[in-house]
Amino acid sequence: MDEGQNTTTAGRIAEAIGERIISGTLPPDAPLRQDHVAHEFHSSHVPVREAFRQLEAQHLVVAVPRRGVRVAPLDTKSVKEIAEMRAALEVVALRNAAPKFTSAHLARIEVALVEGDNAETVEEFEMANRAFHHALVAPCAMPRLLASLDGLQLANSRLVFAMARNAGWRPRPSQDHRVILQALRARNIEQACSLLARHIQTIERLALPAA
Amino acid sequence: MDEGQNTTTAGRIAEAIGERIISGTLPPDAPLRQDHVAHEFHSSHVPVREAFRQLEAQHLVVAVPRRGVRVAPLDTKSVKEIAEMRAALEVVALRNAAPKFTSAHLARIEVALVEGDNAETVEEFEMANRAFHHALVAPCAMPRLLASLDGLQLANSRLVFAMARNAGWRPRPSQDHRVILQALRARNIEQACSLLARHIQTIERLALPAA
DNA sequence: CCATCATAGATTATCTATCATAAAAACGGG
DNA sequence: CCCGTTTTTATGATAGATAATCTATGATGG
Repeated sequence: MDEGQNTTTAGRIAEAIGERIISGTLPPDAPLRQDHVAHEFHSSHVPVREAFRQLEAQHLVVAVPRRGVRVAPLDTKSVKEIAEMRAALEVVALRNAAPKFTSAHLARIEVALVEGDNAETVEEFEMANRAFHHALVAPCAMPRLLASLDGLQLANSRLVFAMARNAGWRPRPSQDHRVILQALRARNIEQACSLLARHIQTIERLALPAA
Repeated sequence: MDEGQNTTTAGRIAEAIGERIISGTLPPDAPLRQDHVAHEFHSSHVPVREAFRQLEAQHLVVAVPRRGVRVAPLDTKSVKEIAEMRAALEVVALRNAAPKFTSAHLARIEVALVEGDNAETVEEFEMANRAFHHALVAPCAMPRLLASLDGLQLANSRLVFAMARNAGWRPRPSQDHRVILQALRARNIEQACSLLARHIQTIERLALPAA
């Protein structure tokens, strides 16, 4: 699930800070001072700066020259944006992945599905959700597309955690995932694609109930 | 057109190296040694490392830990991948941008169109092509989507320049662009979107003639 | 004799530590 | 409320240390 980029200290720092941003431990707009981070991770400021660049590329922080970086803001407009991008790209990925599906792939999708149904906490649910969507698209073997989707998934998780903190969260079975899997088992790729697109846009509507 | 990130040394280095990669001055798989780059830009290795991270995020170089970075390879599979991603995302962007079009926007699109028709070199044509597509999507006001499209445009330019070097290039008027503009003037957004998607996939077919 | 493996040296990425500079923020009179 | 000073902090330079990789040479075994 993780890329194992933790071989270098910069990667390790980026991973740790990124996790804090996604989980909400670091709130939006919080400033990140490089000397403080360097001291915390027992390193110098050079790898910290590299980690900041990585996080900037993931849109998890925003950097303004000569003023350092701060946690990226979390506004409702980006919810819609991320949902639309995810819907468009995941459909492309699924269309390319579905013809390659083996029964092992479908089994892995189902595992993620039931893990999501059995989730007790938001964290467990989000992990299973990420696994489900990842299993859907991974066989497409398009590295750049998968990297983009990874970044969008991360941003989406951040939104989910923020909403859960604000509005509470209770486990609910994801019927959407189940019907997508059914369509895939029936080899009805186009139906699965349109179900997937609608599913992703549904998450957006869940985030902005009154809009 | 450029974001003016050249306020910092790392940004300046990343911009310069990126331009060389896109233009083909730096061939695929060429190694980039940080001390060499630092010496060339009269800087230390610290901003060079940051620049490498930026280029890595743009998929212009690939970094392997403890072995430095090299120019990203250029294979035919990524041509298809980039075209599919661009087609999907530009359609989303255009669908959000088109309702906001003013006559000034349409005029800017037409300027880029005729500049493409009058282009004498690949470089001129590519610059006009980028301007055309950018003008199409910019009014959507979705920063993350626009950043993604910028990166895909860059990768696409790199492919265009590589093909031009291999197979020659001669100016040709882009009828595709004209009919897209016509559909937009007629406020037929859905037609413009499907024309745009087909246009982008056409570029892919142009890159892989026999496939 | 050739192939495979091992070891030594050179190269280079990575990181630390310290310092210098400059820009922005904070503060404090007028 | 504005202007200058101080403090903080990002940015970058430099020197050096460590470790991983690459290269090349030599040894061992078939």
